[in-house]
Amino acid sequence: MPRKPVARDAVLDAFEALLIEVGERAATLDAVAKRAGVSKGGLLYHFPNKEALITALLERLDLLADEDTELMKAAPDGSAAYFIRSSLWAGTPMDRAFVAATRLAEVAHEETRRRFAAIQQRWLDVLAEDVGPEVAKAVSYMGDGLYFNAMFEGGQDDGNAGREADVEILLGVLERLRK
Amino acid sequence: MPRKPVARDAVLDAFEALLIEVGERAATLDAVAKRAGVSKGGLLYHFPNKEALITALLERLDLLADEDTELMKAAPDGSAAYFIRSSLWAGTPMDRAFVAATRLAEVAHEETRRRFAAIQQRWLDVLAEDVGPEVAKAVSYMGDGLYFNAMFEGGQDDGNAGREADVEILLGVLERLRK
DNA sequence: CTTACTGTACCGTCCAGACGGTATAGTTTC
DNA sequence: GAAACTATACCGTCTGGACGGTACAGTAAG
Repeated sequence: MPRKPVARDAVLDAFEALLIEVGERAATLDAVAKRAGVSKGGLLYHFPNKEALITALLERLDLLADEDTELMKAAPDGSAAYFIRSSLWAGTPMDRAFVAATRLAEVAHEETRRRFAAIQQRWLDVLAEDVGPEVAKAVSYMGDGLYFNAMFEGGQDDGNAGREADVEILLGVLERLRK
Repeated sequence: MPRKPVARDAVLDAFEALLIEVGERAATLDAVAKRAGVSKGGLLYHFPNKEALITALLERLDLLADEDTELMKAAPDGSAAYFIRSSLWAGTPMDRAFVAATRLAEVAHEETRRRFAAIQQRWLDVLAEDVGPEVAKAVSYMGDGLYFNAMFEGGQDDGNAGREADVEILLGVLERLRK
């Protein structure tokens, strides 16, 4: 067998990282190739065009979201608490894929929007089983709010110090709503 | 004095509209000029470069945010209820400026991020006076979540039908937290 | 011999910004 | 009060650079 396509994942990771750190505008093919330590020709060997790069990222997101939903369902202290905690930027593969995709949605990318809506709905369904439909909505929006803020910080960890305390506060509020 | 600069406001409005509807990427100088019914030269007469356009938009946002904060403080059913209601996309000047600026933050625009942080903090302070610091955080994140979703819909009104019901649900949850 | 690349050269398009020109309203000078 | 001038408010065109994508020749590993 020939050698393995090591570049493919490197390119996808680089694309993700650039989307998070500098936004869609600056995530050019040249920049992605450079960051991945791959030639532009090599990049285009795996992804014939930019759309293919986006598609691959969205597929990665879907996969991670599915895994995350399973973890959420199985969370010992309830899916709502898990959801709030996991909405904090922790640099997990899921966080990265999510925020990176957010950047694409901002550029009015229809397919990306559809995927987000679908993922949100799945989460909402799981949350409703835990805390009922009303509180589920509240929790869902709080989670979106946390992501909204993570988006701004561009994947830096320093903004996180205060945010962790916020998560504890939100969990406290959730407890009050459970009763 | 010579004739009035009617084009200036038209250009800013057009820039805002394009940011909301098609994102930063497509809000080019040419597109803005065309939408504003102004020549590109005329646009650049008022705003020497794109950065100047952004600066003007952020100043507009600051102004509207100040006005909004005053309204929030004076709201009869409390600032928290006002905040949740006003976080729904209603196409107000404030909504438009906010979501438009959101698009810029996605492009990793530092100044925009700073402004957002400042506005958020002001809101949070007012909310805390109404419902205390913990619930204020929860309300603040819910509002961010609503904006996060409005951002995706790109300023279309049709996504709003379901959202209005969500606001009522969130207000209900808020009532439970007030007790 | 195939797969997985590197590297370079190139093309069409788009975009920010520069620039030269024009129309018009107010201001000064006689 | 009319001509001369000035400043403002634009218009239309051009250019240089970046970006997405193509093409293709070569190389190295399995």
